[in-house]
Amino acid sequence: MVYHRSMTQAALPITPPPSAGHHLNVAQRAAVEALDGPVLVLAGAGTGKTRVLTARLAHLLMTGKAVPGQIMAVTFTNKAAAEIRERVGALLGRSVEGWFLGTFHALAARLLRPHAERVGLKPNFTILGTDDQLRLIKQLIEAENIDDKKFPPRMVASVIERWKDRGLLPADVRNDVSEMANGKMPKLYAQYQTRLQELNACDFGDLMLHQLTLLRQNPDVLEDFQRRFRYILVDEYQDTNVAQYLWLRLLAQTHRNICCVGDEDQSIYGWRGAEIGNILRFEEDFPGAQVIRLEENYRSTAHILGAAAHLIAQNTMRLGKTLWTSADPGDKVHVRTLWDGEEEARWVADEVEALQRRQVPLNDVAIMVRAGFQTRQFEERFIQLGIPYRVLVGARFYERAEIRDALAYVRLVHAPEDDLAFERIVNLPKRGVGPSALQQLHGFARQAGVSLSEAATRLCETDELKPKLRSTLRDLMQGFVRWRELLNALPHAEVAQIVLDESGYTGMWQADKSPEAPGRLDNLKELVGAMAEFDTLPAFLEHVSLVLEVTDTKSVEQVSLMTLHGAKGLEFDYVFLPGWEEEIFPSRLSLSESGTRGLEEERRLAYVGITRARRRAWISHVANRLLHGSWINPLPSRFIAELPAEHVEHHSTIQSRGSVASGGWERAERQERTPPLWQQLRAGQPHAAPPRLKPLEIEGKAYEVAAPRREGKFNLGDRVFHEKFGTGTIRRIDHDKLEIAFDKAGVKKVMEAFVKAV
DNA sequence: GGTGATGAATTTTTT
DNA sequence: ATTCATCACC
Repeated sequence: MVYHRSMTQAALPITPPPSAGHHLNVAQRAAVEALDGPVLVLAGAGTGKTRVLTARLAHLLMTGKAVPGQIMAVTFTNKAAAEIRERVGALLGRSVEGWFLGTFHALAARLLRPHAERVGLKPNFTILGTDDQLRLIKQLIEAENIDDKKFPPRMVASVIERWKDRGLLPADVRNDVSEMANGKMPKLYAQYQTRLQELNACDFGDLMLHQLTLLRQNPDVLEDFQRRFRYILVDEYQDTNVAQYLWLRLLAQTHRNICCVGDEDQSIYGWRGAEIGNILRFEEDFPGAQVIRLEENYRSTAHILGAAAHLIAQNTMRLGKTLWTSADPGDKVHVRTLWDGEEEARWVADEVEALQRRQVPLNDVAIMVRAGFQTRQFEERFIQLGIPYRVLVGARFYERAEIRDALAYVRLVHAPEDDLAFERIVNLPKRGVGPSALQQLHGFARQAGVSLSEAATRLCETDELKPKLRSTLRDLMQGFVRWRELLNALPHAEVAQIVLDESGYTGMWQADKSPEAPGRLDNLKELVGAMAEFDTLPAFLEHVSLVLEVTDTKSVEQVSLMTLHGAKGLEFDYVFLPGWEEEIFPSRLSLSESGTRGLEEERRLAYVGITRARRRAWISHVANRLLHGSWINPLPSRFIAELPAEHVEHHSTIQSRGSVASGGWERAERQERTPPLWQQLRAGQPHAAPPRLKPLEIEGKAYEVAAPRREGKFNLGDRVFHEKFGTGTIRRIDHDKLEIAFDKAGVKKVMEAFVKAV
């Protein structure tokens, strides 16, 4: 890399960056060298964002513009932070210490601890995971006598989370008179915050929220932070929420050296509070900002890029970039129409095998779906054919029950006053400490103003408890006392193992005969192993609350299956994008959102999907989809129609199904006076949401809302044959869609083209 | 207060 | 299909 030559410490070894082989282009160089003042780097997909980001940090350090302690670099995931750490280290030939590189949450926690008292917490506050959070909320809901069926904890939690995302404190939402939970949401929120404070705990959202409170109410701290962070770098800026944006703005006010890197076209987390407006408004928020566009793409072929660019150009909420490449045009994006999901899975698997025969490593192949449930049919097919695969983003390690349980034990050893941990494990394994016993403990604890542990210990010294319960609790509490002492004598990982064994928790899983049990025991081992890698127990606990443990990355050759969300930031030579059908992708829920916001986010998702592909992308949709147990005839996704003809190649396997055909799909198309909607869409004409004509039920008999406009080949009551469902009788006709009562398969909706008269 | 029938809803996920 | 809530009924 060019600027290595300007390095002053010539003695440092120069390690080439991972993607060495070309120099920084003009825009990249500008982004690296524009150190002062606000800078927005609009980094299109595959334009070398991480290269720029790391080069910029290295440049900052090498030019002596800042010492590590003056640099803040914020990311969203630990993975991104780790990659930056590693690559900057490689550029400099040494690892950087003492800078503020990490996720929003990790940095917020780190900067909050020393000042925790100012927001009503002790410096050793715990960071709650989702399950603790939900348990807490559930308790509050019950206490409020709100029907937790109508207002499940999950829903309440998400309302509170969205408020926190927007930087709103309970006082700010007091007057929120939405009908949610009988208007009790603001009250619940306030109570939740109070409980957290009592527990000396905070949730993820609080980390940002407390930062805002801290900085707003303590000018001395604000000034300290503002002065300290001479250079601020933000990754994935399009994903920031309002609270994060406000925090950054506060921090950047003195030096105004803030560089935000992002891509509005890849903003796909609006549903969890990300505010695309942040990136769109950057120039207003930071007057005099430089905007640098990275538009040269080094990842994909020209056809892939052309398809993606044309698609995303149809969004209105964007600043606009035009990706280009000097690479070969490559293959056009393939769009394929298939009969049903099964055939789609077969076809994908066949293509994968074809790639395999061409010596393509399976690690270079990925299948990206809109929603998790869509991976199943591909998994089934891969299993059948023995194609190795992995599903990215399963249940995350740290969220698994056994891990949370074990952590609760460890937390309770570490901090006896951790009531949430106490509740979780007091009857796990079953010890006969049921709800009534717990209630008794709660009552005493509240009255005496002590923790549940303390309450249990004290109650055991009285005759308040039933003898059996008393001896159980006494044993347990004495166990914790002993384990705590052990902590002084043994490494914490060993203590943890002892705790799990002696408490009977390990035994519980050993006795469990279910097929998952061995895996859970393995996970526990892994957890203890992970603990050993930390110097102190608190350090480990902070780690598990903020860092997800990704225990995969086996180097085995496998096809990757993932959701489009999970695919962001990844790239593969060959990418399959199945299930491009209306109501599935774009998803029904996003379509039901008012305005174009939801739809544009879906379109960005489509854009993300296509731009993951380096060499080739396949998009597919089916004519018949088994969704939630019934067959539907989805229309092709509108995004297919939005692809530019010159970069796309359409195929349909349907007409090739000779036996079905007898003219089949092809003839149905020819005969249509007006082409089917999906054909119109494909032609790129303006379109409205596809009208779905629903037959009216009048006195139990079906009538057409819109009279059949053409004489179809069939009439009501005709007997027909369908290759998949067998023979049946036509019950209803809606244009070219028939509802048929099959003799064996029940009532199904099918396309006219796929049945023939008996 | 339990039981069974009926109807409605079913994404995306890091910290 | 499956889950989950609601409602009528016992």
